[in-house]
Amino acid sequence: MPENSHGNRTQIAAAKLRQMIIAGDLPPGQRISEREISTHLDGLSRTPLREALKMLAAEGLVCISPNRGATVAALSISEVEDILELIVGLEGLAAERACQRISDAEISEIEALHRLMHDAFRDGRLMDYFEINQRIHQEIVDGAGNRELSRIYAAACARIQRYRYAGNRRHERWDRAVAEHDQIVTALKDRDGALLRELLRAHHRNGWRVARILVENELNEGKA
Amino acid sequence: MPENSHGNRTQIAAAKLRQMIIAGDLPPGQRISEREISTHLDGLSRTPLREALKMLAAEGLVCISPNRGATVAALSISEVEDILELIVGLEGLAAERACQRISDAEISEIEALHRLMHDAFRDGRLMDYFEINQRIHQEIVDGAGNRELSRIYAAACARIQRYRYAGNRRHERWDRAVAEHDQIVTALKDRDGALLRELLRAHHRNGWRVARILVENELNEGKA
DNA sequence: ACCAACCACATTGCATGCAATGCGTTGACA
DNA sequence: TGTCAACGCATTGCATGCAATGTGGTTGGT
Repeated sequence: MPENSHGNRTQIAAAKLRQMIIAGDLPPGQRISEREISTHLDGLSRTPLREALKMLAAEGLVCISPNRGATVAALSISEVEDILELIVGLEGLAAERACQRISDAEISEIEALHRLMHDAFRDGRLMDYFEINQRIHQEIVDGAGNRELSRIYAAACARIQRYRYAGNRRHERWDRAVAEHDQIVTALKDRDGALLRELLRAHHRNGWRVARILVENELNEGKA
Repeated sequence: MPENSHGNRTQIAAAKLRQMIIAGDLPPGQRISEREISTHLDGLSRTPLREALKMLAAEGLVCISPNRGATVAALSISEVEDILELIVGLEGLAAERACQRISDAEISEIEALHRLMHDAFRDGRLMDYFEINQRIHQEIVDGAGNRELSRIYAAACARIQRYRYAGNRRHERWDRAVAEHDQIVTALKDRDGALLRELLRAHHRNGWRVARILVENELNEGKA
């Protein structure tokens, strides 16, 4: 039983499309023609595909215009910044709860991820680094023990992931980000919620300062 | 052009179902049979209805089990509390931003709502009171000027609205809540973000302390 | 030469029909 | 009498066909 047979065709289609959008295979603004996409997804019919699109629209990943079809959600700089502000806020809330409630075992798991991230950094495996980095943040949020918070945080991250990582072929700021993560893990181990909160806020602010320029360039190229 | 022809039948069905769930016309755990519900919704076919259900599932308002159909999402006490904690957190984030960014005109609008709420209180119009109350909170959040925050806040409120207001036939705590709202509006006028945040937190905590008992009774009755 | 109305094509929106899955019931056997 | 298996019904899952809407191109007029 392949892992993908998890659930019905609607769920599979939604998962595949979600992944393609998050990874950037389908760029923002890209039209999603029902018939065209259906041929790329095992030739499944339009009905489950439409259901999947409606779900992704509710998640904010695609935009559906009545009688005009679906497109991959294209966010403006300020919309990305709004979502990023939300993410920082959610992480801040989670950080303080996490420092009170997280177990030593969970902290160990995060430390293990942290070491994996260091390895990926040392070996120059950029995509692995990004993925582990994201997982660390998610696990810190999960540490707050609030499933709804975790869900919303994950959904918000998915919406802007492409904007934060897409153009980052070069590892500008990479060493700096790793150093910040060292501090973050230390603050978590010390269970210093207020400090953790501020470190996370600064970490995201610094990261966006770099990514923003790439996104701006990309948007300008799109116009030109 | 009737106001309901806003959008296509999927959107209309979603809006109606959403309203029915939030208002409690469809109680938590209620099975939503596609064919049965379709007859209650102008006899529209199952296809747009299914699309609407998928959207509501993505919003967390309904729960879909593969091959077993949809039910109105039934939340446990702790799930309601998780969402409430999230709401309090989001309001707190919004409160500090709102105190920096909100315009005097928006404050005036909130004050006007506040007076309407007082009127509803004086005249004993409970449902009007609830609705205006909710709108005040939403407008405070909107005052932060972050659309994504506003959207997520609204969605979270929708998920637990029924649990907070459903059983409140009697107006326990009503006068107390109005007094708290007076303080809240004052803090907003003074643009005291930290105070506003704490007032909102206390307001929700006090409100839930009462509503929780009603929800617990309801859940126990359901078992018995 | 430019603009506007019209027509044909492509795409989405929706209804219906059939296949597949789950559930309740009945009947037989231990 | 209790339990398990097989059958039938009801419901969901999906594909397809038709109607409605939007789009682009062409033609006719000014």
